[in-house]
Amino acid sequence: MEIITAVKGFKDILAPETDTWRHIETTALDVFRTFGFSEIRVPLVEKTELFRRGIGESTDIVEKEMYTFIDRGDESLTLRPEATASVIRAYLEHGLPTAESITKLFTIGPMFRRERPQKGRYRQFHQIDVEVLGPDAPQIDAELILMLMHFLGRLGCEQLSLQINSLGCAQCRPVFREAVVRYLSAGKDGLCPDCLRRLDTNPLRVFDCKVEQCGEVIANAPLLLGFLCPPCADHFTKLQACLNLFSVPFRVNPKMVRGLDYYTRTAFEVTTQSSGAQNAILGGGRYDHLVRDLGGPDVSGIGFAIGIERLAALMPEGKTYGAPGPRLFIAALGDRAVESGFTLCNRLRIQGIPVEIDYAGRSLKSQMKRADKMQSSFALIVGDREIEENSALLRNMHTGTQDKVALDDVDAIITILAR
RNA sequence: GUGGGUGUAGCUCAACUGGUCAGAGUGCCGGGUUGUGGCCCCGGAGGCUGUGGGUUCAAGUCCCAUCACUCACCCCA
Repeated sequence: MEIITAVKGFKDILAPETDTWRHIETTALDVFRTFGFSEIRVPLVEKTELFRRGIGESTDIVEKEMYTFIDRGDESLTLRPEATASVIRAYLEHGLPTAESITKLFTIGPMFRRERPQKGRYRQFHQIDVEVLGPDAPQIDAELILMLMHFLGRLGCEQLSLQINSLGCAQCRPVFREAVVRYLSAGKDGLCPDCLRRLDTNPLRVFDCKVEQCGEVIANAPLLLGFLCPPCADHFTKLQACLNLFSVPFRVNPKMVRGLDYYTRTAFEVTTQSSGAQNAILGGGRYDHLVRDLGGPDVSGIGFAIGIERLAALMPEGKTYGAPGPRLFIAALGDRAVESGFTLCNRLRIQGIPVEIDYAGRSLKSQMKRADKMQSSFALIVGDREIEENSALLRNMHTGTQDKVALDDVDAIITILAR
């Protein structure tokens, strides 16, 4: 009979990778708490309408990447392709806008997009999502970025590049957009087919086209920074000043445009050289109208999402985050020894000591091999001889020395193990 | 959705132009004098060479199809 395999683009994560993930998550929890964030857990499934309104009807995500299904024959539900919309939905549903003036939330979990899988890109992938709802002071943007760079530093990730840009607001962006369309339409002949399409759908995206020819056309295109209205320009300047205050290295990339429609003003991205084509490990930005568009009050928000798969791939080589081997391995010879080994083993575990034992009745030699392979600190050898006198041999696996101990004197054993 | 690459033991990979080619390393299990790990030595289990067709006297090796995995485009974390 054939085994059933996992669905395309859906991955199992086993140790030692799970250990790395756990380390990433606990570090995030620690850092984010320090910066005043609390965790929120939101459902994996939402009404489809939430994402249509939140992410934007014309985005690729909504157009062709969502896992959408009809529940009970009438309601359209969707596996979340991102977390921001869900977090804001919860924020509104629980009355948080009026309960507090600023809300700082993070959530960690799987997202689902039905794209063709490739390196660093899966149909179920995982994100650490962080959102600040309420005020729109540039200091908020700055400390959010400061926090995430600090987080990445804590993990020991190197060779990362932070890029920031301002996408303007409802006042200044349309003017810029028009200028870009005008400029690109004039230089149409030099654009690739994809960009010609973008010209209609999302002209700003022409900026990050990888085709060389398009790059030449874009080289002299008008830049958004030149079109920023005074409030937006001021916001962006202050953000940079704050980042400089903490010596956060960043590069202003006026050609960086984020994929999602809802971003306004600050947008940022952290990329890496390694990791293949999917080099963005994190992206985020401010959104001035998303909360309102989802039926809430007119408050601003800013957030970012880190791709855990992509981040995990950048973790320092050679470091392991798994549990060390057991403190003790019990090598039991014979039925009676196995019986008392079972008792002792689980007594010690309940005392909080990691202990392993082999019930298979193998030779002492193979049990010792196993103890060694598991990197156990000690081995306890119990055979008929020892059982007769209620004793056991406690062997230090590093030094090779061993002492006779009383088999039922759990305290004495613990004392030696603790050394 | 489009294009490229790859499919041989649990894992990493061999097998020249089709002809003992079904292998190695590693891992797993066991053994190397009585009940003692790491190094070393020996042995064992484990694969209808992804699947289905075709060409041929003969196919892991060539052709077609299919599935899976993978990389890239689109897009994005």
